[in-house]
Formats: sequence, C-alpha cells, structure tokens
Amino acid sequence: MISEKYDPKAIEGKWQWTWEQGKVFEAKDPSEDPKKRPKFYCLCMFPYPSGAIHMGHVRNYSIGDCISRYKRMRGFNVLQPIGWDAFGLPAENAAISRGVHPKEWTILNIAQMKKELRSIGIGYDWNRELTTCLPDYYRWEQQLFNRFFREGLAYKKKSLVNWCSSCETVLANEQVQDGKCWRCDSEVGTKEVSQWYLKITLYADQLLAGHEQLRGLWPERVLEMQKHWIGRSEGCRILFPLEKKKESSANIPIEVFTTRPDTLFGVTFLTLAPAHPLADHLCTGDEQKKQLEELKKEVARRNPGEEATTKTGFFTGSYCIHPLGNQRVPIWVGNFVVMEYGTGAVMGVPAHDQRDFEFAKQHGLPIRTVVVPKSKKLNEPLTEAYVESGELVDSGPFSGQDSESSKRQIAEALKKKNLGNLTIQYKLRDWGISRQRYWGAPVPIIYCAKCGTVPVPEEDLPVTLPENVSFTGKGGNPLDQATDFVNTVCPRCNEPARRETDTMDTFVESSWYYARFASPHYDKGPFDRKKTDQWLPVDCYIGGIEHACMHLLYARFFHKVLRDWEYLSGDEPFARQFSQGMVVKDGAKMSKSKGNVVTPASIIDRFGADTARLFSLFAAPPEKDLDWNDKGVEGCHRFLQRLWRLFYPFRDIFSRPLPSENELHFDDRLLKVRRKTHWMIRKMTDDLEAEKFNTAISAAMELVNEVYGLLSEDEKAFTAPSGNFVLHEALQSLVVCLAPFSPHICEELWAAMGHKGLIADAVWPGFRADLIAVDTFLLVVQVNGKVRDRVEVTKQATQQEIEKLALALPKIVSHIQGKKVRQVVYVPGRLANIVVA
RNA sequence: GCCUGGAUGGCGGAACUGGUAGACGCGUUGGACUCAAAAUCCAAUGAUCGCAAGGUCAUGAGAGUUCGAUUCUCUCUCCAGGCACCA
Repeated sequence: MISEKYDPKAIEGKWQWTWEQGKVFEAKDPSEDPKKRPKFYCLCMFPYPSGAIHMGHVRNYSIGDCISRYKRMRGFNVLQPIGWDAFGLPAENAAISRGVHPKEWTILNIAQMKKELRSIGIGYDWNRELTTCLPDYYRWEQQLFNRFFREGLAYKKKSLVNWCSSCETVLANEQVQDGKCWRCDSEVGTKEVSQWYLKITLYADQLLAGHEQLRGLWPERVLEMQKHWIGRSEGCRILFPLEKKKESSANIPIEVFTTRPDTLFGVTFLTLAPAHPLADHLCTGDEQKKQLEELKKEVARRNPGEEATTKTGFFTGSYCIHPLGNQRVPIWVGNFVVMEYGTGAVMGVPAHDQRDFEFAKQHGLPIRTVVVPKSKKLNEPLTEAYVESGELVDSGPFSGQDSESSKRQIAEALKKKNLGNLTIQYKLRDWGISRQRYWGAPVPIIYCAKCGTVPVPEEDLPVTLPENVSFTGKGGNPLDQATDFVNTVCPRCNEPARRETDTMDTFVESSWYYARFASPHYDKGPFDRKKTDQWLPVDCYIGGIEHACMHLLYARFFHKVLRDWEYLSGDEPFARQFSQGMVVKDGAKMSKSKGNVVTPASIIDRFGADTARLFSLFAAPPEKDLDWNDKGVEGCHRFLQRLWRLFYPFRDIFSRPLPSENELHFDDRLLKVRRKTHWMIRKMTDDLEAEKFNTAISAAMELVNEVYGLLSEDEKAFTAPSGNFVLHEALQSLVVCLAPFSPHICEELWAAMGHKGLIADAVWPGFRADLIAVDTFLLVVQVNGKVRDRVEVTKQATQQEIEKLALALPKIVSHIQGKKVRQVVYVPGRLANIVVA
C-alpha cells in the first residue's frame, strides 16, 4: 500500500534495510557471475572518520552512486566499496585534549559515520569494508614496506625536512601548501630529522609518461598539476674543477646543473647555495665564514616558497676552472640558490639568466654576452638578461653555431673531458613517509647494534601499536616512551635491540587500498592476484581536486611498484578520474568558524536523502563548486512531491492489464507526451554517459511538466485506455530513470507499480527513436542573420519549396522590401537565411 | 612571472559539429482554489522603446573570420586554482 503523501522518513529506512538484507550491492566476482556481465569498479575516495559526514561527502558519494547504479542498470557487474582512512592526527589530538584513546575515538567515529552514510542510501558493498587502522590492514602495509626496503626503494636519511610545530611532525613537500601545513594551516618550518623515504623519484619518468594514457580520461588540470610537480627538465651536469691551492690538495670539482649548456662560455662566476657542503670549505677567511653563517640564517628564516627580496651573497675567495675555457671562475655563495634542486650550485651567466644578471649587477661582476639574436642586434650594455636562443658568439670553437643545437655539442665536448653530461632533472623529491606520531602504521624496522637496520621478519608481522601509551602532547612521539614496544630483540642475532618508533604517513594506506578492495579478506598477502586482475583498474575514481599532487600521485607510484612486483597488472590504477568541486555556501567553503555549515543530517531529516542527493547532482555540474542554497533544495523536494502526486491518483492504472500498443489510438496531445517520454530516456542516457547529471535531471523535470501541462488542460486526458497507456509509460520511465539519483522514492513507486523485483536490479530502458522523430520542424527564417520569423515545415519539403515559402512570409517580405536578394543560405532541417543588400 | 580553468538574466545554471541565446531550478509578480493563510495548480518573468503590431540592444571588453559567433582566431581585463629564485 502506498501512502497518499510522499514521506521520505517512512520509506527510506525500509529500502536501505532491504538493500542490505538482500546483499543487493555485494559484488560478485566476475568469474562467478552467472550472467557474465562486464565489470565496473567505481570508487569514491574513502573518508577520514572525523565523526560526521558533511555535504562534500554527500556530493562525492551521490556522484559515485549515481554512476554505479546507472552502470548496474546498464548490465555491468558493479563494485562500489567503502572503507575508512582511519589513521591520522585528529585522533591523536583528540586523545591529547580529551583523554580518549585514538583507537576508541576512531572506532566510535566510524560507527557514527557509518550510520550517517547508511542514511544516504549509497549502494555500497559493505562486505568489503576496510579500516586502515586495524592490524588486518596495516600488516600488509608493513609487509609492503619491507619489500620496499629490500628492493632499496625505502631508505632512511638525515635531512632538513618540513616541520609542523603544531602537529609536531614531518610533512612531505606535497603536504606543505603556501608555506602552511595542509592539515592544521599553521606555518611550516624546517628541522633536521632522520626519516624514511620512498624512492618515488625512481618512477618520475614513468609517472610522467603515464599521463599519455590518461589524457582525456582524467581532468586536464590534474594532469597539468602533476606534470608541474614532477617538473622534468632536460639539461646538463657540468663539473667545474677547483683551482688547486697546493699541489697536494684534492681535486674536488663543483657540479652544477643547467638547462643552458649553450651559454657555458658566458660563465663569469659560480654561485653555491649557503647549505652547499663545500661552501664552508671554500671560504678562505674568517670574514667569509661569518658571512656564510649569516646567509644560512637568512635562508633558514625564510618560509618555504618565499623568495628573498634582494639577491645577496659574497665571494668565498676561492676559484674554480672553466671546464672548456681554462680561465679562473670566482666562486660565490648566494641566497637565491636553492640546495634542494639540482646540485645546489649554479653557473653564473649574467648575460643570459635574469637572476644571475641581477646578482652580477648587485656585486659588480662582469657580464659576458655569448648568445645574440639572429635577426636583430642586441643593445649593449644589457638592461636585462637575453634569455632567448640565437647564435653563439665568443664561445671558442662553438662561435657562430645555433645556440639550440650547440647544447648537445657542448655536452659532447664536456663528456670527452669527463666534465659533464646531458641529464634530466626532476623537481619531484623522494617521499618522506616518517611521522613522529603514535596513530599510524609502525615502520616495521628494528635497530640492532650489531646487525644494523633489520626489517621485522614477515612471520612476526604485524608490528602492532602498543595500547598502553599516554598522550600528553609533549615530548614528541608517545611511542618513544613505550618501553615495552621500543625494547625488543634483534631477529637476526637475538641480542637486545630497539624498534623504530616512526609511523607511516597516512597517505601510504591510501596508496594501495583501491587494490585491496579486490580481495579485502585475503589472508595470504596484501592482494590476491586473481582478484586484482579481475577488478582493476578502477573504472571511475571520484574525489576532490586537493589530492591532485598528493594521493593521486602516490597511488600511481604504488601501482607501478606493485605492478613491477607482479601483485597486479596494468600501468595505471585509475582508468578515469573525476574531480568534483567543493560544496560552498554564500561563496565560502562551509566551516564551523564561518558558521555556514549545513549538515547532511539536518537536510535528510527535513527532506530525506533522495532530496539531498538530487540537489547535490542538480545544482551544479559535478566538477564545479556547488553553492548550497536552501531554496534550491526545497525545489528539488517539490519535484519529488510532484512526481508522487502524479502517481498516486493514477496508481490503479498499474494494477490493471494494459491493452497492447497497436490496439490503441493516440491523439496528438498524447503523442506529444509519448514523444517527451522517449526524448527524456534518450537525454537521460546521453547525459549519464557524459556525467552531466544536472541536465539529466532537468529532462525528467521537463517530462513531469509536460504531463502536468496536459492534465491542467484536460483532467481526463489520461483516463481512456490510450491515456492510461501513455501515463503508464511516462511514469514508469521517470521512476526507472530517476532511480540512480533518488533511489528510495523510486523503489517505493516501483513496488507500488506492482513490480516484484527491486528497481536497483531493473534494466535501463531503451527509447523509441521513431516516437521522438517528428516529420515537421520549425524553420527559422533570418534576414541578414537576424531571426525574423519561424514557420512549421514538413521534413519532406525541398529546398526550393522552402525558399519560396520563406520569401513569401509577410514578415520577411516587409524586411526585404526594396532590397535585392543576393543569396539564400539554407541549412536543412534548421534555417533559411536570406541575404539582402 | 609561468601554467590550467573560468566569465551567459536578480541567482544556480542550459545551448548538438558555428545555426531560435537563456532549457531546468530558485527568486519575483499576477491569477485560480480558500472565510483566510499555507500548500497546490496555472501564467508571466534578460534589458529597453512602444497603446499595440513590432523594433533595438544583449553571452567580461575590443577587433577579426563568416550569410550567421556564447561557440572559431587574435589582443586585453577580471576571477578561481596550481606552481614559483627550479638555474
């Protein structure tokens, strides 16, 4: 029995229960699927269990579920899993401020969020739920880490790292945004720490090359951002041998990286970064050493990404030798040279590099022009560096050559003298994964005085987090205080040893979870190759743009490593990626501090999940920011009510047998409704294929308006058998097509229509092209490109007939009066443009 | 500075491959229903001139190509995002 009034509260819970009880959305392994359907793996970036879902989640999951349900109805074997990215700082901070154990806090949050998530009615395969903070999950991560270590892809080194003093932990470069911590937004400083790195740089070229495969399937901006982040540049490494002070002194060269080896003969100095390992050694006097310390301090004071206002520096007093010219080149230290890129030393070519130019001007260093434009004369003295290519001058044997092609030849000459080589330099650095915090997967390493750094043997995994730890927020990593945890024995020699207390960056968990979903309960390894082969790659991966250079890059890196280790196949983890926009309100991101937060729970309470979902998909195209608008939500709710009110009074139509179509006669008004119905199915299908959810929904609204329109003209329009048939067809099409968007109401109406099965299992309808087609069209008649009239014309009309008709239209006649018709442009099926002069 | 997107009514947004600009929704106004209100249904709704028929102007600005440009080309402005002494 269906109620007269649409009451989401009365129906949504029921259908959510039905779906779960019936295991409707539990994915069958493709090999066991009796229907042999093609697989479709749809994944939304899994949530961090903060305790409450927000509108961004609703939007994200509504998109994913809409795609999943649609694909399902199109005959795909759909996998849509869900899990929890459950390690991370907020849990530990809660422990510090409120005294709850991070684990307890996290588990409670998961329970709460699960409840909320269920209330949206997303078709998840709950059987595959993953929780990354459980040993079941992170033991495999530890196993993978050991393999990284064995293969030399994980290493520990002491280095200057980004340090967030508020989070008291290291941040990866990707996690520093505008000099601030990506999580807590406080200023990031630097600190020298010994930490674990994963060699993502080894895969830089592959990560870049993979973009070719993804072009057109991933958002261009994401590919562009990654490309910049990887930052490949072709250039040359050049050695400048130091001038020997004494015959006995060692001949250490200084290595520089340049993209312009063609300007080598324009070198008038060398500049080292203050932190360059040779800087101290090269300072010839105490005064220089003092200046070096000053410069080091200045650089340290600067925030990451901040530029110095002036290019300051000093001459060390030492010289090196030009690798091809044999002249002395003074060695300077400059505040503008960054240690982290290239070799931390640059050759100074003031005539052809703007920074070197400024530095030379500042310190009165000579400027030597070696590249001149081919067509025009260079105005000297230069007022700025000439950075274009051109013809080489004053460049020894290379003078007169084209600067571009000389790059290779100069590199050859250097190579012969063992003083340089062509190379490729990346901006991408290795991924620092050590975190000096408790709530993360422990790095499974043991330090032994005798055996050194020893990975924990596989049979001893997982290394679980000790529960008995106090969280004071002071004194660094709580694990350091957990003596039972720290003190252990060396697995090799059985002597007392210490455990590593660093935990892994949570981005490590999210780098492989998508593949674990293929075999989430597999207990012989992280992945069951058979299953990963069946399900991967993820066909559609949906999440926020903020992960462009973090998660999406890390996961691609992991995938390539896992492929090399034969855990899975394929070069890319995510065939298609979709970055949805943010949910904003009054032009600003929803946040507690701005007081503009609308909670999903409040919307579901007032209007139901179907309305919340429908609005998230209707209000804006998915890739754009969505401006939350309460009135707009009401509008979507009204639409669902309108649908319901259309169905209810006619519900009996569905309990009676329908006459067959060819026994019926449809008048023009009914045909118009039929045409709209089939037009809607076509539009829905096209738009869903193209992920244009907003216009798909508007098509359904148009059909509803069409039916209401006829009813208001004639309330008996649908009472005769032919009317019954047309309304039946319209309503059933609406319900089926809206099922991916607002599944609960559609299940309810579907059941009320007398169907035995679930709409979740229904088949997506086809449309009748013959019913959409009409044999007339509206001819637009223009005069000189301006629309002057419109007239209904049969499609059979010939061009001549149409031109004659158009020229005879009274409005047209008045516009072309007294003028000469020069041309008539005719676009079949569309318009006639009469050109007059 | 460099890169990538954008800019369309009062608002969110539509517009196939260059062919009726403004679908759909919100808001607003009017009407029906009602004792009244809410809800609902119907209608109107880019600006401007006009009693009207109808005209004129309109897709950030300016040019160009074209019979015809929101769509293609060039220049510029503004907005959002990303990167940034990267040698």
